[in-house]
Amino acid sequence: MTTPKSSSIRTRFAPSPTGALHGGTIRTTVFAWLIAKQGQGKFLLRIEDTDQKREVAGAVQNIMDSLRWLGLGWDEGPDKGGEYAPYTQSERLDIYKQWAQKLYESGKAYADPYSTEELQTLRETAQAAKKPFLYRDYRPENPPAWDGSQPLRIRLEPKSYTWHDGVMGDITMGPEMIDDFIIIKSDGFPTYNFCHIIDDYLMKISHVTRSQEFLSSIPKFLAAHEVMGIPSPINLTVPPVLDETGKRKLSKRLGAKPILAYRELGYLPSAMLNFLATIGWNDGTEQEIFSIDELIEKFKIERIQKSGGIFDEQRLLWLNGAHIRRLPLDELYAHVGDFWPAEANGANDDYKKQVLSLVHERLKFFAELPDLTRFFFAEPTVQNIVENIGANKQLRKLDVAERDRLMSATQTTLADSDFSQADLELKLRALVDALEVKPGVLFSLIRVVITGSNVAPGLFETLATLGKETSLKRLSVTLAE
RNA sequence: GGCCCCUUCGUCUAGUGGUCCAGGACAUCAGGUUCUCAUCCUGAAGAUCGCGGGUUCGAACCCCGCAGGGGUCACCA
Repeated sequence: MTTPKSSSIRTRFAPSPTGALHGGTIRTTVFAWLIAKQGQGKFLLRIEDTDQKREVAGAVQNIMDSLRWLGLGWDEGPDKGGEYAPYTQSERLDIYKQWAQKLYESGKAYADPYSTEELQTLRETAQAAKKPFLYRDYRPENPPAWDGSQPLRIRLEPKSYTWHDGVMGDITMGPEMIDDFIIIKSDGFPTYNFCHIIDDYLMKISHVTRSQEFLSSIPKFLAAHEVMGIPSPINLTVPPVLDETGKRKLSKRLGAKPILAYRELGYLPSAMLNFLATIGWNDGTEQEIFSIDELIEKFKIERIQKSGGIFDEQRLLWLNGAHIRRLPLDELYAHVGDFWPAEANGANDDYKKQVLSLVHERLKFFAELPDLTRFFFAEPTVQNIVENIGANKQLRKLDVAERDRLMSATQTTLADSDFSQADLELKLRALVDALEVKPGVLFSLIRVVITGSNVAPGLFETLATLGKETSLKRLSVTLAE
């Protein structure tokens, strides 16, 4: 037994440009990408744009942007070419035509004389009788010459097929699954069913990952390979990704977010990848958090689940927080990019980094950053302070005199501080004792006054970061009642 | 309706005949650390392993049947 050369592994993502990519589609792609990376093979991007009616402007761009964001780079594709270029099907029409012509001339394909309406009637009749519709039951005995205005169908032998699916295992389907499908439409364009077979063959694809809705089409593909005299790649049927209800496949129509929406919210690609890869796959250990390299190293086709899994935003959120916490500060800072509040414009990098370090472990996604850090860049409003005092159980009980006493004592004390974290802590803890208040009261009061919020990073870090001048200025605020 | 796939805590899952009256993680709840939040730690609750038969000394794991869910039966992919 010879081990296949690792370089013979070639997988592909072959989307049709009909809209924005969402999690369901990408998960199948993640698996394909991992298989290629792990086997040191190649990952291809091929655009399947043979249905001009459904094409959506900008979809190709969205597809590429989505893949790039996630780091799912491709070795060959429409934008970068490759040995088997072109990688856009609409630019390969001649190839499909040649194959179709050859099949037609050898009698393996024939022109379909029925009108759309006639077919529709036949289909409805079958459906009314609760029977599957099979075109071959109505196959014309003497099909007309193919002049290009009729659809061209491939003639398939109805028989039973048994094959091994890398995920689903051994599958057998009967002759009722085999039917003469259209390979060239009456508009002259080839169908997916036809050209993906040709392209996968010509582009030497070794493993085809497909989502579950294609499973019952595989016998037809197998039969077509036979008729065309070419070998079939390894089929991997990946289980569906379900929406929150757990009843339906994730789909754009039913509200699935485009994957790039998560970039807009400030999710990390590594967390998204971790999340997607672990819907329907795990490595058999109790590990939950995987880096990209770990995914590549540990992924195993045999451990892909057969059952569908829900796209659980809750888990994604947790995973994202976990990935953020694992990131060194400098890397996190680079990822955060423009998610800072507008008030941070003009602030220097060192200051922003310091602020970031204070919210590092409480950040779940970057879109939270403005609310978490705004007060580091802008003075809180008096209204904010007053409202938050009112919302704080301990502080709203304080009468104005007591509040003033605590505030002025704080100002006096901090005027003497060098504003190092250690000194701030030392002085403020001493002040708590001197004033005979609970730390929770004094610290909460200071927090609200300098941040305008009841929720903020640790008080000493916050004060040290804001610095002496800013802090003292904020502490001198007059709170109108 | 035919065919195919699926079915373990709410969710993602571990589990391939005994170590499982089922383990982990998310979410939930409680407690601890603590100046708030978050992190972190501890704990609780949560699954008669879809149901019914069978095989076996013994079944979540094997066999049969059933039910439920999903997919498919396009000149869409």
